[in-house]
Amino acid sequence: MGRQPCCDKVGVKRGPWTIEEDHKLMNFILNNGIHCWRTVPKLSGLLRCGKSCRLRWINYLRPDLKRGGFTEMEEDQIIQLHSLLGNRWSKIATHFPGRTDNEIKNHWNTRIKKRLKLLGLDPMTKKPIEQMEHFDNGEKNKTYPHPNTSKGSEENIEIKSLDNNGTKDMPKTEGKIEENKVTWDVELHNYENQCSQVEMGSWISQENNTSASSYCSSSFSLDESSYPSVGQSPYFQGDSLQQWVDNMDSILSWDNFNPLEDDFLFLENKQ
DNA sequence: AATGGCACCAACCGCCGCCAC
DNA sequence: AGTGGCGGCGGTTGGTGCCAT
Repeated sequence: MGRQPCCDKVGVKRGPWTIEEDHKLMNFILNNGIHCWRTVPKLSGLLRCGKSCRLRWINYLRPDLKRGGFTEMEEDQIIQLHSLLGNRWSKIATHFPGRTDNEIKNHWNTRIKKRLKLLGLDPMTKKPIEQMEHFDNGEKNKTYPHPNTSKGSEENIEIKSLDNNGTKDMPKTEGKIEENKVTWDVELHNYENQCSQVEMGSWISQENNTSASSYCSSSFSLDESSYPSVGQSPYFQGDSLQQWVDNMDSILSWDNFNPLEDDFLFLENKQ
């Protein structure tokens, strides 16, 4: 028996979201929270499927999203995490509070891939492209230095299990993932150890400096002064990134929604 | 000014895993 | 144990804006 579609596609609106739809969705979640995505469009009066609402919320409307381009430091982190986790974008995104998996995936596909190619590295394996030729000739179990190891010895992370089929990034099934889990966990642990040596407070403040100017960069702009900055936001008042991550659930307390709502009202009046 | 190519990104599609029944 | 529904994920596509010609 085939799967039922996630929604009745007849009468379901598709394509870009309008500000009015955004407003409806935000108001609904603001007042009701998120219980069941399937019921959200019906109850909020949207002609969208639940999945579409979920995606719009996660990728665009969530109040904790960090807008703006990726810094070079973030790109480097993405590259390292990708070498450990492969195309598991949601896992990678958990290391970047305020960034979505979709955003990271898009950035990888449009920018980082090119950047690595320009550096003569294979985007999937992070190995020098010439080395890949040897690799394809049967040296599949050989270990290679991490692509960034030229910067310093402390970044020497062996990438053994990632490329067990040479060119594909990651095994697809959970079973295969389990086979490699131990090695990945070890390597992820190594990476996280390295990350923990970075002063996260300064990292956050650097992020704030580099991205604040383009806090909202998508189809419409919000006045950044009315949007809680990293420094002002209660989400960031803790001492550590981890504390911030732990507080993510408090986002649904909506303490910071009023300014955003004001922006929507402003935009509506402007139209 | 027109247009073709390219880059970027929001959104969709289809599959998978989990969970309730 | 089997089945169906739902949420989540990753791959892909289509629209839009920018830039060079």
